[in-house]
Amino acid sequence: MSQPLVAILDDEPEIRNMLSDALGEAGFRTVSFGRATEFEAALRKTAPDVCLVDLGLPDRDGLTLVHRLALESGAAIIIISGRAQVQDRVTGLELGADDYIIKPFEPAEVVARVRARVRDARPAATGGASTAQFAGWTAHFDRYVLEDAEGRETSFSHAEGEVLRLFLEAPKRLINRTQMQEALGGAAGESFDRAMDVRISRLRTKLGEDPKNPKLIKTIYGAGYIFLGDVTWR
Amino acid sequence: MSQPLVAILDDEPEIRNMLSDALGEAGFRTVSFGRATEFEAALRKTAPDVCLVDLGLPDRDGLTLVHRLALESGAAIIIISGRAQVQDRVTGLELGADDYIIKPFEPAEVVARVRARVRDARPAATGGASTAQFAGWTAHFDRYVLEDAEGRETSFSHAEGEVLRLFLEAPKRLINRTQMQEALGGAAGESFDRAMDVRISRLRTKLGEDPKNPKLIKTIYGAGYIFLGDVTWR
DNA sequence: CCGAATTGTAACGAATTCTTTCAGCGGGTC
DNA sequence: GACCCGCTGAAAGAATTCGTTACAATTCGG
Repeated sequence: MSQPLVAILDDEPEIRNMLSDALGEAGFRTVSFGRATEFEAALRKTAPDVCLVDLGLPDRDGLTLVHRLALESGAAIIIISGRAQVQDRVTGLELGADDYIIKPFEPAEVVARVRARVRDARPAATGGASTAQFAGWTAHFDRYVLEDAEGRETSFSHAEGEVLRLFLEAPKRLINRTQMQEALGGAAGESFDRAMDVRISRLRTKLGEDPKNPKLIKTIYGAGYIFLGDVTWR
Repeated sequence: MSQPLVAILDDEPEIRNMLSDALGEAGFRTVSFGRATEFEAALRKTAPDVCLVDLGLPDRDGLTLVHRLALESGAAIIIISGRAQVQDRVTGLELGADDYIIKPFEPAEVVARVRARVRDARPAATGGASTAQFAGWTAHFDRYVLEDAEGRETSFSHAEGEVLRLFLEAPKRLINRTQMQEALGGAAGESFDRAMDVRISRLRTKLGEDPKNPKLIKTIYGAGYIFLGDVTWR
């Protein structure tokens, strides 16, 4: 994955530019939005690593937005706000924000805090392990073998392994399509990439999922996929 | 994994106690140290999830310590410091700290920030409550599953989930139409938005409501909707 | 009780996603 | 080299999801 992507949501253009410039110089890609609705629409297609959200937007309650983001996107969320009360900060953080920066702010600090978020988002808890257990299955990525609860082994292919690993590295988090395309070595996915769906479909079959009611790999219409099940890396 | 462990390093006993108390009430286990040397010795035995480190300790350069911690321990690191300059914060964060709190601080904010660190260290445990019980139903928002009194599961879609969550978050309170439109990510469409009604209708069906006499989702003509039923979030 | 405003819902259709089928590719075998 | 075979993506059609439309049902003021 190339440079981390930071999404900026603020209604004041100057602030958007200031942040965008500072982050750009620091080596981040950025996208900016002035309204929550645009922002959310874009979020369906893009998958930022960090979201900088200004509270007090004109067209929506910012905290509600933060809450939804926290639950539905895997991105780190940093609130930027003019409200300096402790209570504001606490509720913001409780609702799922990862950090809270008070206006007026120094761009340098914002950059540093964004870096801190990106840094610890990277090492997914899989410290070099090559075997994962979940829902009665054991996946051996070193041998390309999937073992069921009774110890019977099936082998899986490289493509299937990529998808499975992606899911197992981010369990219980929403993964949207672009995110997945990128991770799958996908050529900057044009929207007509059914390939990914097919991979997922085949993986589901291999995991014995009931198509009508999948328990492990769920589809969130218009948003992406989410892998349920507790994963333990060995 | 029981309660997360927070290690506190500060040379002032009152601060150690204040933090320890506040975090203890919030359900964390804590260990406190007054000197960096003790702290490091103890670190070999215990593996805290979060370290609260006061800069400006008598016996060692705090930033060096932070740097080593960041490299060697998997714990999240939060700096607490009286030095309020932007530059201090930036270097602290660059050196590997995950957050930087300025003295004097409110215990409540520290707790909230510790929670935020613990939360994203463990993607498995969704920070906020994600399961709600009401009228014999159990809604699992993390799995998009609705469970009836006999334990039978149906999955609900994203759109249905949004409506349901909205109701469950504000039970026994009137929710007017505009409020709902906004919360549902709806492009604040003008009055020709039957979409919302349809969503609610479909949700009612899924909840097995009697159209003539809904028990859970009531319509207040000309005002909005109200969700009856006692909700318990888990 | 009548009419207008408001709300419910069935039916349609657009967008999105799932799955089957088919063909190309590469590796291995004879 | 000819053949077989599993892997993978493309294409196509089926199936979902969900908003819109149209109309039925309900409520309220008079």
